[in-house]
Parts: sequence; C-alpha cells; structure tokens
Amino acid sequence: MMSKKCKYAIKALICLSENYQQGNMFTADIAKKGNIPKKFLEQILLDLKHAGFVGSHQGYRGGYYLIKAPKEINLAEVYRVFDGAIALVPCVSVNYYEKCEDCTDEVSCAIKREFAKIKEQSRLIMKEINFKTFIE
Amino acid sequence: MMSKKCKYAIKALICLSENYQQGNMFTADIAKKGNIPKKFLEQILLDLKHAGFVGSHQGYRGGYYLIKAPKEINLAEVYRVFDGAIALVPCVSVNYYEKCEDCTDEVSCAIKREFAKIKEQSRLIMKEINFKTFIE
DNA sequence: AATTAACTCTATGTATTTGGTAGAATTAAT
DNA sequence: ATTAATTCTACCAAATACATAGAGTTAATT
Repeated sequence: MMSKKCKYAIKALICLSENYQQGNMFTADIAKKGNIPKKFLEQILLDLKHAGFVGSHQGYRGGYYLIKAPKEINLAEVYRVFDGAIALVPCVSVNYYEKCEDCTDEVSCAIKREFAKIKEQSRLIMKEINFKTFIE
Repeated sequence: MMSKKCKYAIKALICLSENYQQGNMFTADIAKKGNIPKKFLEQILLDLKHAGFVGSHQGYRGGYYLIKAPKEINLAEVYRVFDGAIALVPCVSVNYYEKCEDCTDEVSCAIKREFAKIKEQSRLIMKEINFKTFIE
C-alpha cells in the first residue's frame, strides 16, 4: 500500500496540473479540494518543492504552482520521493539498493531473480502514467 | 517494500518446495538455511499452516511439509497473507477493498482509475510466479 | 513410564514509521 | 503597518514491524 502522504501528494499534483500555467494556488484551496489536512499538506508541498516538481511564491497572495508540464511528471518519480523504492525487496532496487540482511548469496538468489521482474514491470507501468493522464 | 515476515515466508516455502514429497522439515533447519530468527519463523510457519499452504506433524521428529504442489502456490496469494492487498490504494483492491477516507467521489476518481491498472498488472505478474519457478 | 524434541499458542517488548499538530519565522503585496 | 501567504523545525500519538519469551501440547524413542 501507498502511504497517505504519497496519495495526498498525487492529489495535490493533480490539482496543480489542472491549474497549470494559470498562476499559483493556495495551500488552503488545495487542502479543501483534496480533503487533505492543511498543515500536513504544507509539509508535502514543501517536499514537492524540494524535489523540483513545484515552485512557490511567498508572502501575501503567494502559493504553489507546477514547474514541469503535467505530461513530464510521471508516477514513478513522485512515488519514490514519498514512499521510496518501487521494488518489493531492496536488493533489486536501482534507486534505493541495499543488500538484504538475511541474504547469503545474492547472485544465486531466486527471490532476487523473480522480484527483479516484478520491479521492472511496476517501474514501466508507473513511468507510463503521468499527470496528463490523470487530468484527462 | 515487502515486510521481512513476507520475505521469510517465501524463503520458507522455497525450502519446503525443494523438499516437496520428501517428508517434513524442522523449523530449526529452515531457520538455519534461510538465515531467519527461529522463533519468528515459528510464527510464520503457523500462519502458513493456517492459510493452508503447509501441514505439520507434532511431537518428536515432527516438522513442516508442503501440502500443495510448488506449482500450485503463487506469489500473489502468499503476499496477501502477510502483507495484505497487492493494490496501492484500498479502493482498487478486490480482496481488501476499503473506501478511501479522503475520497469524495469514487466513480470519477482519477487516482482510482489509474491505480486500478497498476494493481491489475501487479496481480497478473505475481500470480504467474509460483514456487516451481522459484526452485528452478 | 520417562524423556526428549518437536510444534502450538499467547503475551510481551522495542524501534520505526505513519499521520498529523504546533508555532515561530520569513516574505511580500496591499 | 498590516495581512496573508510560505518556510522550517520540533514534537506527539498511534500503528506497524520485527521480533523474543515462555508455558503448553504432542508423539516417537528409550
């Protein structure tokens, strides 16, 4: 399962995609529209900013806006920011590789072999889904 | 990511698959072979028993053995026992359906629409992988 | 019959993650 | 100067993950 944080992030990005190139949006409005706790959403939008998906204007009448075109943001990269690896085991992750603690021989590991296939399929489908597909 | 419990369960099932129709195995031996904490493995094997994958003999020289043929056990069903839904959002899960708390209109929800595709792909690939594929 | 070595079951414990809140600081248009 | 927004850091409670502990049950062997 995906974390709520990640789901909220996706909802926020959908909101901002619908408003793409039409100025910024208030956190409060995104929160209301997406039914997301405002203070929690603030954190999420900051994360999205640090990750380079959104930009912000501070001060009176400030807010958030999408930097990249909706089509140029895919689900895989957003997922990774909030929930980390797409892979189900760390040893097959490209972006978050870690050796499994219990593993004695990674080369011959059947779990690694099979879960590499799963990861690759998941990665491909999540890469195909972008925020234009969400708002259509 | 998959829980360690689920990974340990898969490792145990691989062990038992390799020993299919050759009598039972001791928890201690599976634990040693899989580098799994024995007491934790005991719980897991019990869960696998309650889920109908393995059988056991009690008492002196007792142990666990696979009930179903390795080919007849797929990854999707094992995953569900330990980590629950394959779906990334509860609203697209068949076996663990729940309405999302923050959802206002499930019918028009773009997240539901897109994540249903992801779930279906994941489900298919995980169903294809069985324990014969693991031991080959 | 006693011993031994296995599974069974329930309770407990600790560390991490998740989901969120609080509040002060900063910024900039009005 | 005021107002209304973002920024940043700290904190907190509940749930989950990852075990460990120990008593009880079972059945082959001696």
